[in-house]
This record gives sequence, structure tokens and C-alpha cells, in this order.
Amino acid sequence: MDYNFIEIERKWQEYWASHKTFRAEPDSSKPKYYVLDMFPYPSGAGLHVGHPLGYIASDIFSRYKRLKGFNVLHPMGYDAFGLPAEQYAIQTGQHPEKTTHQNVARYRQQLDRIGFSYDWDREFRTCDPDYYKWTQWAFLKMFGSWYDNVLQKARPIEELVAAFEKGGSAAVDAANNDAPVFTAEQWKAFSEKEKSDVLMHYRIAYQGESTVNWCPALGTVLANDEVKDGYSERGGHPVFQKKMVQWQLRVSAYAGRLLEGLDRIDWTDSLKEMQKNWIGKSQGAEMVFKVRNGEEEYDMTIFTTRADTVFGVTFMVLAPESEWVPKLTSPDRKEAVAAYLDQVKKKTERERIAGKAVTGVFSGSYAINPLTGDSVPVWISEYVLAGYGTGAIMAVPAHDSRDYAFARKFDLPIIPLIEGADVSEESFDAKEGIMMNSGFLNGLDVKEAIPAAIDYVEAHGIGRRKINYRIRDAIFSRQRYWGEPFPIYYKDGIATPVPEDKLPLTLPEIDEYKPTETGEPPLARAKNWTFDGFPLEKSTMPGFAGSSAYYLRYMDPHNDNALVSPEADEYWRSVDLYIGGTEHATGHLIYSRFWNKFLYDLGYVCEDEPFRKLINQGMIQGRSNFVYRIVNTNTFVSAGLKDGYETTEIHVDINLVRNDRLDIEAFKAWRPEFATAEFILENGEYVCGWAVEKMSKSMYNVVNPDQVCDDYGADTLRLYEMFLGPVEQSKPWDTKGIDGVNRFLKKVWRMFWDRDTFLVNDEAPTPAELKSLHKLIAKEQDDIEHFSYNTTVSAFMIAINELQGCSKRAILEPLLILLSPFAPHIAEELWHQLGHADSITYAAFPAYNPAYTAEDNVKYPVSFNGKTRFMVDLPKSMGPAEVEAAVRAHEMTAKYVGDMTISKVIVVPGRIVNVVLKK
RNA sequence: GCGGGCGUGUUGAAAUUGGUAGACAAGCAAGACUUAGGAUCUUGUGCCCCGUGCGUGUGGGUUCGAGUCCCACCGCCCGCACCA
Repeated sequence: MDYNFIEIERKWQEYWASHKTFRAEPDSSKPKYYVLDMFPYPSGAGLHVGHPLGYIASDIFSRYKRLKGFNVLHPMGYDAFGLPAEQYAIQTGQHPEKTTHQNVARYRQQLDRIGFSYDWDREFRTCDPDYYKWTQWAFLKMFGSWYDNVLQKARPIEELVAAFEKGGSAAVDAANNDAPVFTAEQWKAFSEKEKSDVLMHYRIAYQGESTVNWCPALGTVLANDEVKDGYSERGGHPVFQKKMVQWQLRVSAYAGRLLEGLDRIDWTDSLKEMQKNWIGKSQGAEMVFKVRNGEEEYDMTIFTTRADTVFGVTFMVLAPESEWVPKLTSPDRKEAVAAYLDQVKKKTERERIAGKAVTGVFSGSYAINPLTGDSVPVWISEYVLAGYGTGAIMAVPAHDSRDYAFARKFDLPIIPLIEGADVSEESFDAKEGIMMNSGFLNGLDVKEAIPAAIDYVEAHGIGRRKINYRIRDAIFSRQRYWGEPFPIYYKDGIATPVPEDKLPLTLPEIDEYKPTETGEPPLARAKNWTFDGFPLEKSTMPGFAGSSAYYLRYMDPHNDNALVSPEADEYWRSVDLYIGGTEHATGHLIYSRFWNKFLYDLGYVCEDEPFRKLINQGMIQGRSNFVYRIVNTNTFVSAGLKDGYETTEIHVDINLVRNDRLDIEAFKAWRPEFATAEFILENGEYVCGWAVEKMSKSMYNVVNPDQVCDDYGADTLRLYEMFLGPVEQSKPWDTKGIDGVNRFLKKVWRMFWDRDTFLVNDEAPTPAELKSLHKLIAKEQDDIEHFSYNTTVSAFMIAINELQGCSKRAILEPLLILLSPFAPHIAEELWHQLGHADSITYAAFPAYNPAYTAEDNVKYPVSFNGKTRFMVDLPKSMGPAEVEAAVRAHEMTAKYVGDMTISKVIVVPGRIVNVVLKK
């Protein structure tokens, strides 16, 4: 019998599906393990060979954990709302649901061929009403909650109302956005509309005005993580800053917990670092400066991390969008300021970032330095951001490079505050040195001066300690069609939740998917988009809404009464292993953690961190091939000879190339213009050039997993993707080595079959065979736990080489179990040929017996091919003579010493003895 | 600019975490069996002045011992980027 992978793989995939082999149900008799892949957005292009990398790694882990006796939850589904399907719908008029449906079907087909052990009964799409009912439900919970800064948790809004009735706005310390101040009496006197407006400043899902990323080309706002370098991540359109009223999620309230939680989860340092930067904690102080515009005087608060430098403040700067700008613009500066604001507004986000040019305008007002009493001018400049701190800063040009550049440009004074700092060419930003020109701070080191300055400021009532976070609230509405509708309607202008029992609020049909002519979102086209006779919200939720709690839904996907039942949640708890790309570091992975913590606060889930361990799989890049056409001819020169000619590099379809050798006939047939091509060969072959590039159609370097499954089988694909290198590492796809992996599987097959003879026998294994087997067991266990799959595959190859010709059941049976996570189809087939009726999935991972691999106490014996050293583990109190005697007497070491004399014995602390031998 | 990571044969990569550098593959070369092979099986394969020499980006250091730890430099990748 031959190794017919096509037949074998089809057979077992059908078997697993029909027997529901991988179905997972809560079972208190077994420990649980939850392995999750970041579910894909089903794009029209289908899967390429890079997508399954992480899925294969997680599948191996799932299958391994099952063998280890765990009850494994390993689900899959689709992140199905999103822009590409909608853009396609706008162009073609096709309902996005239809394209999504087609793409999902194609993804499923491709996934199925690779033999994943998903529990497909738990599959869902985020665009299913049964699913997005719970996205809407969570939104309503956020709408109906506020964040208590004292208890550090979300609480129902009714409790806030009760507090207001007792003590007005001063009764609570709550996360809010510029909430007004009022007494209990005032609160009680408020109208319904006024109360609703006040509460809107406290809700965790709230409507508020803020500076947002507006993308005119897409006709929608975008969240910060959806903007890259001033362009939209999807489509690459320019993005502008604009003040708008939008739905937002109060993620900022959770900043501290999002940061602190990172210490308790097992993620890579780089990813934690990215999240830390994104959250951007900075400790400093708020300080109040009196500002004066003519006769008008105000208290203006600024934020600084360098309270120690307050004696060097020579001017103040406001962000152009700051609400202080109109208040502090003096009548004679109105025109200049207006012109400047106009100029700033016209710039795209990109231009603001890229153009590092220093710009600004004097407001005409002055501020009083609270420590020195000096009067300093107030300027307006785009280098100050409206969204961070208070949107206003004190400028210390001597010790801040941005302030320095500004002072130089506009010729403002620079006062050095640190002894020996030379500020003639650039600012001195380092937080070190001895203070001077700073009144009571003189003589202190900067590190002492910062707290001393804040203490002083607090004692004199002109400021207080403050921690600022860079993370902003997430803009939650999109002016788009293909997303979850908001379960909110406007009753007499008051945003009112659609009752929970009316969910899901399903997406209405519309005839065109574009925004309306008047610039309203597409849902404005829907007929009768009302609830209870009142208009419904017309924007929809963003892509990350549906992916923020999907891991919870997998625990209990068909529950109509809850996102997840308490029982299912208590059993599965959180994701033990999450595998996906780094690109979600500051998007999905922040939002999910926020969302989960919110549900945790309200008692809907029992764990406050959703993903215990996270592995980032690297990207698989394409490996493109090139041919070199001599300029103005139809002659192609082989890569090794091309330097002698002037050539053009042309991408050639990698399917026409094998091991960088061009199939000339296929190339001629590829495109008409190449039919008459001539070739300059080296050694009778045409050698192609190559380069690592992104895998894409236009570079003719896309490798499709179906193709690999056709040519080599899914087991080879799985093994090969793991063999390529560490899972976390990005690497180019290169089929060069795939034959080696395929050969390995054929060797495994030949341990069972010699043509039509089944070789397996019941002979007892030799110690050498047992040693090979147990070495492999130890290695596989250790490597899988550390996600080092490439070395496991190598260990298999070594074991198979060592076990060549061995067809003993006692060896082969455990070997198949070990192989089954990696190459499940061939393992399952041979397992059944050994007479087992049940799936290999239910077998137990072979027990490791160290007796077969023990090397005694000789840690690093030398094989004596020229080398003359080895190390033994002996007490360090021994002298050289004793060591020699011990080494000669010892069964293991004696054979290494042989007839040599020991020339040198080096005793190292820690019972290590290094023995040097001499002939 | 700030932060994180990396640098090992012709190539992908190993190295039990401070202890035989280059495992295992790929490629290449030679051979065997074959009408044939992109099948299968042997064997060889870091470098050179072949000493018993030199080798893990470069230079120094710690150590009996360094790819691994420390310092400086060079080069590459990723993330953030006017966050006061």
C-alpha cells in the first residue's frame, strides 16, 4: 500500500466531522484548556499559505493537550462585519451579506482541508443577528453604567443618580468628560433632558464631542488604531482632525487597570511594551496659572511632568483646538489667530505629522507664573495636542526640545535651570543635574527637585499630583452600513435605549450602501428606521465591536438568554492560549481587555483578563522569482550571468519555477509576448533571481494552501509550516525544504508497509529503540510546552532515522500518538491499521521513562574526535588525584578517559569539574 | 528621537539557557538500483596556509570555559512618534 495522502486525508476529515470528534462540552471531571485563534476577516482573496501558520500551531497545541487529558475548547468563526465587503457593495450594489457568505464558504472549505480540530458546532459570524444581539446588549450595559474612580469599577447608572440626589456632582469621584458641577437641589430641579445631558458625561458608552479622525473618502470617523501615519488603515485615504459628536467608549477610565493587568498575563515583552506605550502613563502635576486677556482674568490648568522647571517658564502654549483659544485671543490678535487656525484646519493629519515646521501665533494674552510672579506671553501652536493633558502647556525652552525650537523660531527667552547645561545650541532634556535659577529648588538634584516642587505647589494650593494617560476614549460610531446598529433611539431628543428584550435590533435593508447626498450615514436610506415612532441612531458600530467579546460567546454560542451562562463561564473561564498577529496589539487586544473588565465589574464574567497567554505568530512573506530580460530584446539571461548585460527585472509566476530553475516551456506558454523568448543559460539551465516580498497577486508569489494539499497533503503542509522556523518569527515561504518533510512522512509510512506487506510485529523493542522513543517523548513534551515546534519536527526526523527498519508495535504505537498533533491524518490512518477502533485523539500521551535516556552523571562527555575535554559533576573538594581516580573508576567516564592521562583538573565553584585529557 | 528585538555555513535553522558550535533539513557533489525520475538508498559537505590551526557582525572585558553574560561600535527588523 502506498501513502495516498489525498484519500487518507479526505477519509479522516469526514470521519472527524461525522463523529464530532472534537466537540467540547463542560466536564468537571477533566481540567479544561481553551485554545483560541484570532478569528479571520473573510476577505475575497481566500487564504494564502501564511494564514494557517498560527492556526496550525494552535491546533497542534490543542491536540497535544487532548492527549494530555485536558478537555479542550478550540473554536473558530468569522469576524464578518467590516469595510471591504461594504466597499465592494458600494461598487457592485451587491448586499455585503452575500459577499461575506461566499467568502466564509471559501474560507471554510480551505480550513477544512488542513485538518483542524475545531469544534465547528460553536461556529458563528459577528454579523449573525443571534450573535450581534450580545454586542448590542453589551453596549446597552455600557450605556447604563458609570465608572467609580474610588472603587475602580463600573457601576449601574441608577446608583449615580441616587448619589446625585443626595449630594449633587460633588458626591462622587467618577470618570467623566467635562461634566458640569451642580448641587443635589439643582439636580432635582433639572428637566429630563438636562438630567440626560448630565448623565451622558458619565456613561461608559457615551455621546460626546471630541477631536476625531475624519476620513472624507470613506465618509466615516476612525479610531486612533485605525489610522496609520495619517492615512486610513483600510484603503489608505487621508485623515483629518475634526471636532464631532460621536459615540465613544470610556476606555480611558480603565487605563490604570489595563496597565496593571499586564503584569498578570503571559504575553511577550514586546507586545506588553506596545500596550504600555499606547496607554502611556505619565506621572506629573497639574498646575494653575492665572491668565489675563485685557481685563478678563481666568485660572488655567496645565499638566507637566517637570514641575521642577517652573522657574524657567518663558511662555505658554495652547493647542489650536483648545477651548482657551477664543477666551484668550485679544481683540487686536483676532485676525492673526483666525488665520492661523484656518491654516491648521486645512492640514491633514499626515501633513501635521510630516511637516515638522514650527508654526504658531501669539494670542495677545499673558499668564502669571505662580512661583515667580512673572508675566509670560500665551501662544497658540499645533505642536500642543488638544487631546492630551489639558491642551495647554507651560513652555520651558531650556529643558524641552520642542519648546526650544519654538522659542528659537519666535525669539522667546531661554532660561537655563541646570548647572553646567549648555543651551546655546539645543535644549538639555535629561532629568539629571543640579538646579539653579530656581529659588527654593536651587542646589537640589533634578530627581529631588521634581517631588519638592510638587510638594510646594500642593502646599500652596496652586496645583496637585496627577497621573495622565495617553490612551483616549474609543470612538465607537461609524457612518457606515455593514456593522451592528446602535440599539438607541431619540425620544424628544433624549438618547434612549431600546429595551433588552427587543434585541437584536436587526440591520435594515437599504437600496444603496453609500452615505446620502446630504452626508447622512447609509442607514438614513432605510425606510421606517424608527423605534416606537421615534428615530433610531443612524450610525453603526465599528469593526472591533464584534470581536471584543467573541471568545466569551464561544463558551456558550447558542444561548438565547445570555452572552454566556454563568455555568459555562465558570467552567471555561478565560482563554488559556491565544494565537494571532501583532497587528492587533493596540486595537482588538486593548478593546477586548477593556470590554472584559467591564463585564467583570458587572459580574457577568469571572475573570478580569481574557487572554492568559498570548503568542504572536510571525507573518509568512512571499518569495518572488525574477527573470532578466535584456533591454530592448526578447532575450532572457540567467541570473548568474546578468551582470554582463543591461537587463530589466520581471516578476515570474513562482509556479513556473522549481528550486529557482525556470521551466522554459511553461514560461513561453505563460504569456503571448514570451512565446518567442530566447534564453541565455548557465550550465544548461535558466536560474531565476529571487526576493522576499509581501505575498500578493501582483508579484505572482502567492502560494495557496490548497495547492500544497494537492501536491503534498495537509500533513506535509502542517509539518512544513512548523519546520520553517519558530512560530513567532516572520519568514518567507520557500518550498525548497518541503520535499524533506514529505520524505519524512513517507519514511514513517514505510515503517508500516513494504509495498503490500504490513510489517508491524509484536517483537520486544531493544534498549536502543526504547532510548530513541523516550528521547523523543521528552523532547516533544518540552518543546510543545515552549512552542518550539520546529525543533520537535527535527526530533521526529532524528528518531525516524534512528529507528530505521524497526516495525515493532511497542515502538510504533507511541510514535503515532506523538506524531498525531502534527500530522493527524497519517497518524489516524496508521492507528486504525494497528487495529484501534477509536480515534487517536482519545489516546493518552505516552509516559516518559527517564531510565531509557539517562546519561548518568556525566554531563558532557567528549567523543574524542580531536577534543580533549569533558566535564563531570563531582564534589569540588576533591583534589586532582582524587578526581582522576574517581573518573577512572566510574563506569561512564572511564570509557572516555581510556588510556589517556589527565593533564589538568579545574575545579569550579558549584561542584563542576572540568577535566582536560592528554594522550 | 524613544522603546523592543536580532546578527551563527551556500540556504531555513539547532545549541539541553555559560559547557562537543552548525543538530535536523535544504542545496551541492560522488555513487548504487533503475528504460526513466522532481522516486528510493549510501557517502561526503564551516573555512584555510591542513596546523592539530581559525571560526557565531566588529573591537574590548568577565570566566577554567562565551554564540550565550558585560561595555563600545557597525548593520538589520519591528513598534511608537510633537503625549509636555
